[in-house]
Amino acid sequence: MSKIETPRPVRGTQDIFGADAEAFAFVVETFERVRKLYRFRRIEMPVFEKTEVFARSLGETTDVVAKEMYSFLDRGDESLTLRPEFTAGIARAFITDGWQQLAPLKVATHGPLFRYERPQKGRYRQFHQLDAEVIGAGEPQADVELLAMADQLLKELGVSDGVTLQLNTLGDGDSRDAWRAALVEHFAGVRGVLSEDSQERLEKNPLRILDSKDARDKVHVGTAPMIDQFLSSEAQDFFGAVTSGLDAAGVAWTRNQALVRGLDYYRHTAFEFVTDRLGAQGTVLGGGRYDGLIESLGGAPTPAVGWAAGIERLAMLVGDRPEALLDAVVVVEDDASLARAIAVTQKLRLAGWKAELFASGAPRKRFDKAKKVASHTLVTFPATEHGVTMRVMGDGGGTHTAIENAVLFDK
RNA sequence: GCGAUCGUAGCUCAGUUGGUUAGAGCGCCGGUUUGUGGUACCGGAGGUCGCGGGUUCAAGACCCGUCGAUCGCCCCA
Repeated sequence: MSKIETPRPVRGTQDIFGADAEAFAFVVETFERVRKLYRFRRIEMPVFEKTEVFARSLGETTDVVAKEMYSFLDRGDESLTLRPEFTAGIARAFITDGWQQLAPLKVATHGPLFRYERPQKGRYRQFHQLDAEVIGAGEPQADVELLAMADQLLKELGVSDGVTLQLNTLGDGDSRDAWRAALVEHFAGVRGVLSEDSQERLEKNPLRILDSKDARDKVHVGTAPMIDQFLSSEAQDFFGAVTSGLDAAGVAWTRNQALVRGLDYYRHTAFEFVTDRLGAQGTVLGGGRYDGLIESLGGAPTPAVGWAAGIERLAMLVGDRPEALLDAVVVVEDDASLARAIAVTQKLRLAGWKAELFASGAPRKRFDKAKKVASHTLVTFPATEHGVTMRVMGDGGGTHTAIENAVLFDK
């Protein structure tokens, strides 16, 4: 017989189990609870879309589109792509499903996303995000509410210590274009002394030079023109309304004039919740306003704001979460008691208690195995001079008493 | 795409300047223990040391290649 080669997992995918899986679930459950407090309505979205949905909305020259998409031809020779982010698909649905009539619409979802990247700490090829969007709302109040929800989420996850909200504005389209031109002029003047990466960025994405980590660039970032010089008065008013709204809501923030977003569709508000506890991947939640996106997909001009948060990154900040303490462990050491044990276990579960039955493997080992499981009570069927009886051991607490009454006295 | 570090049992790891038959804990299997609990006891199975080549009397250890993982750059959640 030839040896069977076990297929290896795909690079950048993860099999999540135990404490990690509990932390992951805690993040999702907390998000589901908090989004309801703000009446963000749950949506379910397809995991793949026609490639143009992403190619057109993210910007052809962005890394995500240029080299990170999982695209393939289906049997009808149509180019499809596993979603690298949520926003573009939601914008498409807003147009194709007639959600305009529901505007302003607050929606939330979560699930897997796919990017062909080199995996490292807090970064995977299949990763998972929480996502929240407000579509059809042009007022700064929408930005404020969205950020307030993000802030509350992080607090309820218990990870807000050491996480700061960095806030910037990219202005409206005209402001952004003027700023961009000024930046190109500024950096082109010192082109020769910039890092190789930044010389490239000068062509592709000059805004990105602002948050370069290279010392050669940082010197010239300090003297670069800032967005504030180019903001129209409307854009200034808008940003002012966002910041004063955040202050009113009690959401702490700091201005980061170098904060830009990687994707083309962002306008006005841009923000990131950042931590220094995750190595190179400091951004835990990021987003901003994308007023031009829906129009670029062929819809009516529609203002919108949104954010996404990495579930894995949040789960790492949350840390280990213990698996739930059981209410009862039922152990059968003599198979003659098996039917009785099944009945008792099922009765406990139907009554809403978390219970596990140990009735397999070597009978003599079962008790020790069952003992090791964290539980309020342990139910056994020892043989006595009165025949086989049922015994409930426990921690003496309320659950113990209640289970004892239910199981022994049928109360 | 680029760089650094690391690959020893199912898992976490030890293994000295290269030197007999490669170890531990946990887990698994068998036996003892019939226990009002969160490490009881004894025994056993399980490894072509990631893979391929090279150096050497001798390689888990050194060299080259390759695959994989981790962390970083780019980019991003």
